[in-house]
Amino acid sequence: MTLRLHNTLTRRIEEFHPLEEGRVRIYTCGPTVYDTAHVGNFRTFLFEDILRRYLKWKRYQVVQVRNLTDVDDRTIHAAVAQGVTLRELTLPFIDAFFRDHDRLGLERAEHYPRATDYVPQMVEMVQRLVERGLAYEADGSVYFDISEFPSYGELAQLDRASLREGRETGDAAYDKGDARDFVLWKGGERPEEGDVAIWDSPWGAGRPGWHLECSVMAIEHLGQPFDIHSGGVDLVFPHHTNEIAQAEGATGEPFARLWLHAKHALLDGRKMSKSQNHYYTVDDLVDQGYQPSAIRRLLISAHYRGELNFTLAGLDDASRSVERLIDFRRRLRASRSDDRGLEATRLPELADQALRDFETALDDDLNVAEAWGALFVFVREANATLDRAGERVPAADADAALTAVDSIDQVFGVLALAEGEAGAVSEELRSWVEAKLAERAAARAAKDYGRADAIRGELAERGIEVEDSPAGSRWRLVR
RNA sequence: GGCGCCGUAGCCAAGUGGACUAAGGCGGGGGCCUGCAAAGCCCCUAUUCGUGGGUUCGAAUCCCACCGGCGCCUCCA
Repeated sequence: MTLRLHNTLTRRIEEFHPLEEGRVRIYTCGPTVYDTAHVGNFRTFLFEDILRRYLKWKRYQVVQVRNLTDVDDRTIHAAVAQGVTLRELTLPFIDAFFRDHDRLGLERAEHYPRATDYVPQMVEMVQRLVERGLAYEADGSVYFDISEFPSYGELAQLDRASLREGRETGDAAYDKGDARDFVLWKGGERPEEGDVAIWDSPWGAGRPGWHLECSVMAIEHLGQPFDIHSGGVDLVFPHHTNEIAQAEGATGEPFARLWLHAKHALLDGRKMSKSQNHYYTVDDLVDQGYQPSAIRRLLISAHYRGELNFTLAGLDDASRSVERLIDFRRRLRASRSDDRGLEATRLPELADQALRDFETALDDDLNVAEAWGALFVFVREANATLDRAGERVPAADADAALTAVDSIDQVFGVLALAEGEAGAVSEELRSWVEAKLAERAAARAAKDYGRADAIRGELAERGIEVEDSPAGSRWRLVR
């Protein structure tokens, strides 16, 4: 079966075939490290994590680049305001990014280049653009001349003539030939930027324009052209539009073949926004007692091209649904029996069906909602099977089901996260619990239910929840 | 003004011309199981897909209009 993805360039769903057999090269726009990323930022990163994991699930080798933007207006202004260097400013936020990244169970990309490590290469690209007549210098700055690049704006389906002329946003500070041209190199006097971001160039001291880093670092790590470039919808224009102009203008080669864009997450129906203080970070939510696995589940519950409304009520729902999965897996493990006399069950058949439906769903432009549906149908039917089998099924059947669950979780990554959150159970606690349960089993056998309930209460006080079943009592630690 | 998206049950969310008598999750009601629970299972919870027209043998799915919400339009994931 073939993966099909929606290409922003063509606005169509296309079959995906990598340029190089069996190997996929992806560039994913990363965070600007001027502050802590919020869960809306992670919605996009998580969508890309699903893409990455699913490609690996389909047996592709993946090379992914995720840049860290450490030089732009916001990092510079913050550094100046705090009287620190760019490195000093961004390091804590880079650390915070990786902490949240790992907490939400994102797989690590192969490369995390920082813009400030690639300034010489950026200068070279600007030089090539000037040489090719696609850029011009004015007053120490260099601009891209969009009139020399006929396909400019194709990605965003822009009508060039209707692009607004000279919006006021600081453009007055530049001496552009055309207000629609964009800056490649920012030179000249910029007192408000202090001296935190100044590099030498053939046009004098200055610093690179924002879009340059991605063109340069993508080519540096992935070559050109590469397979997939992705980011949030807001980047379609101008960021990705300009990346294409720079990279293709400088080299004459196509840049990226397939462009994927994730819609934004809303918070309580409104745009998440740092400036309006309308957002949550992972820390905010963890402090309120939410598990990262639930945050992950919520953020990957809806299709990436649709908006996702993030609410605390939604997070509560997500927590419950994760619990359902955890309970299911625990129940499967407990029901696994080596007794040869047991009758075969439908579990292997149900597991196969689940995997087929899961793949069909994700092949269709990463339809995660439908893929979750396939998983939960399996959970319901397998639970019914366990009911009928009296909690004891042949080991091979249980293994087939467990393997399917694990396989699906290779992509969703929610159970793997939740497992780590459950809290380690020490040997000491384990043996204490086992002893208590034995005592309780004896009490129940003697129909001394008062005693049995007292023991259950005692266990509950230490966070142990007991579930009785025909095959014995199960227990688990609930935080 | 330009480009684009969305409106499906109490909430979240798939489905985008015929196996829809509309997935799945959460919540709610009833039942089974249980010593009681928990978990699980079964049944019910949208005769209908923002509204009004139209196209079609057939529309939640296509077209038009209207209403409502959202995003981008030069440094926001």
